Amino acid sequence: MGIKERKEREKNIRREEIIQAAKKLIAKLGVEGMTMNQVAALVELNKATLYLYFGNKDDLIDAVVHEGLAALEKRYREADQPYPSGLARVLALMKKSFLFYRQYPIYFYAMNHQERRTPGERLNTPHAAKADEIANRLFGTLQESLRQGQKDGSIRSDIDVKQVSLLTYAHTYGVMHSIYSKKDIYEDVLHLEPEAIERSALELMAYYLR
Amino acid sequence: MGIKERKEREKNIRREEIIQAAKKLIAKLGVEGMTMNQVAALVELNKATLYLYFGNKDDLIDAVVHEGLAALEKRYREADQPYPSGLARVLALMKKSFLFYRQYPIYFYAMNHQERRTPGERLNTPHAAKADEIANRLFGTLQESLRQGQKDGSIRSDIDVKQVSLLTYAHTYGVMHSIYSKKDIYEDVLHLEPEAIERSALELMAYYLR
Amino acid sequence: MGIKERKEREKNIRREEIIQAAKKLIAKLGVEGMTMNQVAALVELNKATLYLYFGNKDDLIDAVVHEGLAALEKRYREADQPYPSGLARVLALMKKSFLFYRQYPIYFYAMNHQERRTPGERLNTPHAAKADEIANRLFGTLQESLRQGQKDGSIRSDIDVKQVSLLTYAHTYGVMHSIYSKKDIYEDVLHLEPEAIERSALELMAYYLR
Amino acid sequence: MGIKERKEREKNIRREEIIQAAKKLIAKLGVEGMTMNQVAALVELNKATLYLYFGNKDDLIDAVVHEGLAALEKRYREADQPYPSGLARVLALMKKSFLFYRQYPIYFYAMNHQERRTPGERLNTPHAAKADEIANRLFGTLQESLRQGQKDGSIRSDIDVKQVSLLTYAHTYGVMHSIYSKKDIYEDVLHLEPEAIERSALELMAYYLR
DNA sequence: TATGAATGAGGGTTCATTCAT
DNA sequence: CATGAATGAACCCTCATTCAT
Repeated sequence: MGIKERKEREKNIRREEIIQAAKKLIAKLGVEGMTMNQVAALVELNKATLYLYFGNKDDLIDAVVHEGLAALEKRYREADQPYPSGLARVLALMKKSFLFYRQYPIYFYAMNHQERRTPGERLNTPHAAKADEIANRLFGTLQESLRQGQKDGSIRSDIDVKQVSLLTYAHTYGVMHSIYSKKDIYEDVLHLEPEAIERSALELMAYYLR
Repeated sequence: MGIKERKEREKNIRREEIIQAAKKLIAKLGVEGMTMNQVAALVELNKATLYLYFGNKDDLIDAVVHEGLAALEKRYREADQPYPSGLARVLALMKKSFLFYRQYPIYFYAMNHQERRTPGERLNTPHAAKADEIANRLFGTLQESLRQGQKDGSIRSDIDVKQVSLLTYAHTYGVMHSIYSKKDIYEDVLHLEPEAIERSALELMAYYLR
Repeated sequence: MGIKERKEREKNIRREEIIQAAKKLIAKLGVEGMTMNQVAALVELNKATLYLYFGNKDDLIDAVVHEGLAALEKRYREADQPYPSGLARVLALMKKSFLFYRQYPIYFYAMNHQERRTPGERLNTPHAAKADEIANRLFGTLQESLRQGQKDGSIRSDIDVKQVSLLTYAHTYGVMHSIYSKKDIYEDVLHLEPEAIERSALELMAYYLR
Repeated sequence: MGIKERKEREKNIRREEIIQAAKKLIAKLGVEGMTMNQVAALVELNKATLYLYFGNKDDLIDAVVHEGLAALEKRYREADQPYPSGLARVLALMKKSFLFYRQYPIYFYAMNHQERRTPGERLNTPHAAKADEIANRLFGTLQESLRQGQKDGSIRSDIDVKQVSLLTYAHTYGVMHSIYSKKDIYEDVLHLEPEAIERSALELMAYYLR
């Protein structure tokens, strides 16, 4: 019986190798700059073989996004219990996002790309749904934290959770985008480190939510 | 003697037509999805003719961005004097941006793309510099408004203008990105209109700055 | 197990077919006149397929040159031992060149083109180095023959081998160029056959070297 | 009446300017590398204007060749009388060719290109015929010199003037080609200056003709 | 005479994708 | 499961040339 499992395991390893290669290339060349040719060369597999693991290029990208979101979710879950307040939890989620995407900017690029696709394009690819699922779960966590904060008094109760969750996400996203697309300007011209911006962003949100 | 001027005017019209076509295509297919072939077909000009007006594809895109920023700046300038306070002016700038990009989302896509290019890539295209100039001017206006607010007491004085200007921009950008990339989700699933999000975003900022 | 070898053989055949097509087109249109489009059409392959066999147009041309030089070298080697003297060997080399390039003028065109490229341009293409190698070997054979002639007394010893080898090459080249570029004039106007010119060219060289 | 002549004169000046520009570009980029666009830019004329002076690109190139040959002929004629012998005159012609093309390599490139065209291509262009005329005249001078040498005893009488004139030309051409296409190798690798090769080439010819 | 504007045709190259094996 | 070979479609861009003015 173990033979089947080993095969399965090996297949997953290959899958993972391909995703890793794609990640490397996206990091270097951007999502549209990455080509299936390069991925194949990097994993030392034939181009056609990639299509045994991923239906097409978009599917592979979705897989990368999926993996990224899964990793981010894992970070969210790590030590998620002992927050002193709902507000602290919201801020922690933001901070974890900053840290994560600062550490693995590829995921940001990939997600970014994926989000730009029209809904019609995304439905067909197998991985997109899973990725969406995680994204929704993360969003749920954020909303839950907001509600928790309102309950424990750390977040003011006159705001609409749904709307503010979107705002929080948008704010976080915007800051990350700025940091990645204008990193050089920030550091060389304005003499501001990413961390400083992130800190301000957290402050801003705290100020508003309190 | 108006013959020369008429020619000039006609040339500008053609130029504008090409930019309009590019905008339409960017709106439909994204910046990287747009091709010179399609642009040529849409304006009913030969492909080679496009290159009489724009050095290359990137130059055309930069022209789109430039036009967009110029239009945005015009909006900024319109009735820019009579703001009751610095804070009101900052919020007005944000609001104008929202309105503008909601009305012409293409500009947002185009700008988005342009920002992702490495500085080295951008210097060579004729329009990029001009676009940057406007962008810097807009940023300057924002910072000036913040300082003005600190002077007139409408904005708290314990914040760093430079950092907060970046935050304001990032926040605004993030909200716009959310609105454009998730418009359908917002409206169909969450039953939230873009305007509502925008209003919240302004509120958030006001809350923080005050 | 011959399956792999057969594949290999077939691939080489395709490669050769492409080179043949390129040769035909170079013969008709010159090196710069040949296009990848035409080559593809002639071998009835997709244009993209050509790029599986040759990195780019120059690489294909280099392959043609390489093949030509390899064939010429083979001719040189055939029955290269039993020359009665160094002089006879030098003349034989010239004669073989004449015969070869008369039979396959394409190679002459191709080589001609290749020589005009700047050294920098040539280093990058995979086949250029190999072609150079052969060319150097051929030149070496010529110089060796000259030295041999000086030893055995068939060639006068007061000439500089290096310089004369260049002269011999230049002379041979010039005659071939004349023959190819002015073939019609030679035959129709002057009533001279290529062979007659070649014979005179050999005579001239013999006269000088002796 | 002078008005017409002035126009004529001005027209010739323009013509000449265009040819000069073409020469510069051919020198830098080769014949096929030169474009009408570049020529127009260099003479600061509209592209279309070029076609008022030259029927097409090949015609312009022919004009360059024509001018080159005319200049070469002028050199031939300068001090053409006082040669001590027919042989000396032949060698002088060769030497003048070397000097001329070494000084103005463009003409060599241009001529080279022109010679490669098929006869059919050349007949249609207005300047080709004139260039051919000069070329024939130069060839006639060479043959005349050879005959003169046979008469005055400086050149042996057992050679065929027609054939040897071709050989002389071919030899000269070959040496020049070598010098231009392999200049770097000659100087850097073999430590041979062009002049040395030229001298040897003259020697060779003298040896043979005597 | 001179020009600005336009164009058809084609250049080389690359891509994601799909077969037969 | 994996591959080598192939392909259609498209990419951006450039050229010599020709009009109407």
